[in-house]
Amino acid sequence: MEMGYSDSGGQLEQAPGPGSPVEVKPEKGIIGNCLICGEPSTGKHYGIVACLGCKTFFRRAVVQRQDTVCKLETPCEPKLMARKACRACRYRRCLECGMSKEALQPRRDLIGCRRIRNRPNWAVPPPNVMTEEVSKNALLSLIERLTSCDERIRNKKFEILRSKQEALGLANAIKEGICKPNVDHHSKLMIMLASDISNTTQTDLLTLLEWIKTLPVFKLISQKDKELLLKRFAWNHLIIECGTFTAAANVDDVWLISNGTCMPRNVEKLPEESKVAAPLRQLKLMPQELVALRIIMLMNCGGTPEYSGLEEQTHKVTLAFRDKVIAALFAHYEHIEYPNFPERFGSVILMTSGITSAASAMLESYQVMRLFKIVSFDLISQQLLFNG
Amino acid sequence: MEMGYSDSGGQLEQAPGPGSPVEVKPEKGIIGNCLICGEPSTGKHYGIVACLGCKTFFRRAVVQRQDTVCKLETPCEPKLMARKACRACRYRRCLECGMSKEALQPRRDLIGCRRIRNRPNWAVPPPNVMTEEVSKNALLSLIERLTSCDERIRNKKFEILRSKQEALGLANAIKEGICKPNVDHHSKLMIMLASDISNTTQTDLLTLLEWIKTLPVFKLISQKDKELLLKRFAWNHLIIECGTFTAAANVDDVWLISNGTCMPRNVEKLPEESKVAAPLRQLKLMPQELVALRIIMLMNCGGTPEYSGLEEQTHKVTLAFRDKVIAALFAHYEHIEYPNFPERFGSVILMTSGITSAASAMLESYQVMRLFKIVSFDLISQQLLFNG
DNA sequence: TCTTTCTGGTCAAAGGTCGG
DNA sequence: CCCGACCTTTGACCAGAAAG
Repeated sequence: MEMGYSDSGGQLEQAPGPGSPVEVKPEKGIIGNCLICGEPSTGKHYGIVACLGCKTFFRRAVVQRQDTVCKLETPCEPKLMARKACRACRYRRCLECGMSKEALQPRRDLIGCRRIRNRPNWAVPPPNVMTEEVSKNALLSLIERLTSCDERIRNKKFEILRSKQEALGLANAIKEGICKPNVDHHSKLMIMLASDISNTTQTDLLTLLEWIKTLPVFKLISQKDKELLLKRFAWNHLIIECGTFTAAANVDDVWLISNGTCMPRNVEKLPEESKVAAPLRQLKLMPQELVALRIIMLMNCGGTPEYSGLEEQTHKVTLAFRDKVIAALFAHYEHIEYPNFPERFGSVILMTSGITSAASAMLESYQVMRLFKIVSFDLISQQLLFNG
Repeated sequence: MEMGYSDSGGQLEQAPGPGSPVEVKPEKGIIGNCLICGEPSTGKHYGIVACLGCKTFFRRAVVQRQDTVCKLETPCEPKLMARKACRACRYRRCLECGMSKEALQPRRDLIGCRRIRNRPNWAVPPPNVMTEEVSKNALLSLIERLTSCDERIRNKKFEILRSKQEALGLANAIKEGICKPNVDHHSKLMIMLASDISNTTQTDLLTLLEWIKTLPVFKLISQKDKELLLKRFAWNHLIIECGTFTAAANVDDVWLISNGTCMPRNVEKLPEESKVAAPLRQLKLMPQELVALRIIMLMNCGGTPEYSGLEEQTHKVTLAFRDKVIAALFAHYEHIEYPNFPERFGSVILMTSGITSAASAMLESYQVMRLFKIVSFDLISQQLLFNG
């Protein structure tokens, strides 16, 4: 905010006009931008980098619990304008960004509430609650860790791809119709896409390899089973990546691959896989859901070891991890007080079937392109995708 | 905000009326005179010392800018009587005195602060424990009702089929190897199965029709959409029915159809659809989960009406019912204190993808049998399964 | 002990409300 | 309608407590 008149009461206070020199901020102490609303922030509050406004807002919201539900039918979108959203949604965003209620202390001026060294006695937890609290926290930090890994790697991927093209710029161009598929330059588009497809596919797969290395369970799995799981997941990975990218670009009726080019398989009919983008866009998967969905699909290896073709050990370990991630996602839902999260979770999981069928459609169309030498794939793609 | 009246409404400590004994008050809080109109002021507003009236006037003038020009030939003289001047001139005086438009903040949310007219009972009738309890019970009875309907109809189906064969008896026979498929009587088996397949398929589909009639939402859906949903679900229905039956029979390595005969598509390789039985057996779906799974798959119609091909109304209604059933299943889990039910629910939902792919495999193999006239299907099967 | 970092509290000054 | 007294909400600043 650009006020701050309060202190200046004594001084001459030269009414800060439009072009006032006062706003020359030497950014004293600014350590970054508020995760919640984007304003400059001078420090961390309740666990995350946040501005003073969001800090105070959060404290008040927790202390005097009120307005817990948004009164709009379509909840406000606090992501870009947290400070203008309604209180319920702003509070929800605080939680989503990771502010922790546990960091709130009881009233300061009550005697006996001081922390003794290293031991917050203001949260003297009964032993049973303690363990439950601990496991909740462990789950929360698990999902946070997984999410940040996933985002870090994905950002890196876009960094790599940007060296070739400005992804969003091209996406916008498409939106404005420059690249809109039509009969006239259909074949031209395909030629243009040939290199794009093999390029982004390779980048996506390398990203996949890098990502699974960050999953601790994968260290417990034999090389053979690793390959099996990877091959099983690779197409789904491509669909999820392209799907979220397409959904984020918010364009209709085209299917974007990660560098922003569009891929119409034919003119009159959109490819099957573009259908998955609509649910993705509508659900607006939060990062935690996205990573959970990916892990669930990667680790979903049927009912029994015999049928999944995996070793007993692998089977047990992956299923256990999958269950843990599901539990972690639920802990996250509860933490951010997401309303009706069972239904939400159901919708998220149900995306798997759409993704699977989109993946087979993609396999089919890529297979054709490969056989007819329209696109040539590198070694890693051959191995992971075409059973090469 | 709907609270905060307590202090003002409780004791009317302020509002000193004209005849109040404290009329000569030193006016606590008065810090000077309004620069604009000369009235006493309690603080600074928009950069200058101003009274409440000028403050609110200025905000409104900026927000809804109107009356920007004075209608008098000789402009009013707002210096001495700002409050009596026309709006244009009063606004001009505000600016001349140094009020700054930049001090205006973006609109706050209207929703969170709106009060209904006439000062509602600020003990807002809350969603208290009672209603929550009621809705829990409503959900529990919903899932119970659905479950018993489902079971009743399925029992009836077996009753019908028993008139032909003793289903479980034959299943046992298979377990003991009498009917185990091998090369020698492969063709004999197929011939035997031809009538079985068409027969049980028909029975299963009639059962399906009877079942969906028990779902109240289906009354709200147009005939066209009903057919669409049914056709979409029919194969999945067959898989679920056969799958649970096979799983219950607890035999390995065969795929049973509902009358207890086994259906090996070829000898050396088991049909794709038999893979779904293993997860079903391992999960041991409880009846509530089974019916919830069926409804979820029946009502799962993608993200948007455009993509699902359904009418807007249908789309909304089915999704709402699906969500309600999910909530009901969760209520059931909580009711029976099932441990780790989120993971359990995840596993149940994840069966959808196995069922879907088994369904396409089944479609393929039945299609072959139909084309080569190995099996002839009745009218209803033709319509629901083969787009006839 | 001194500094850093984060806590809760404060209050001037925003915005909204609803009889007049 | 507009006006403005009155109310709630906001956030920059402050002092104090833990941690280093």
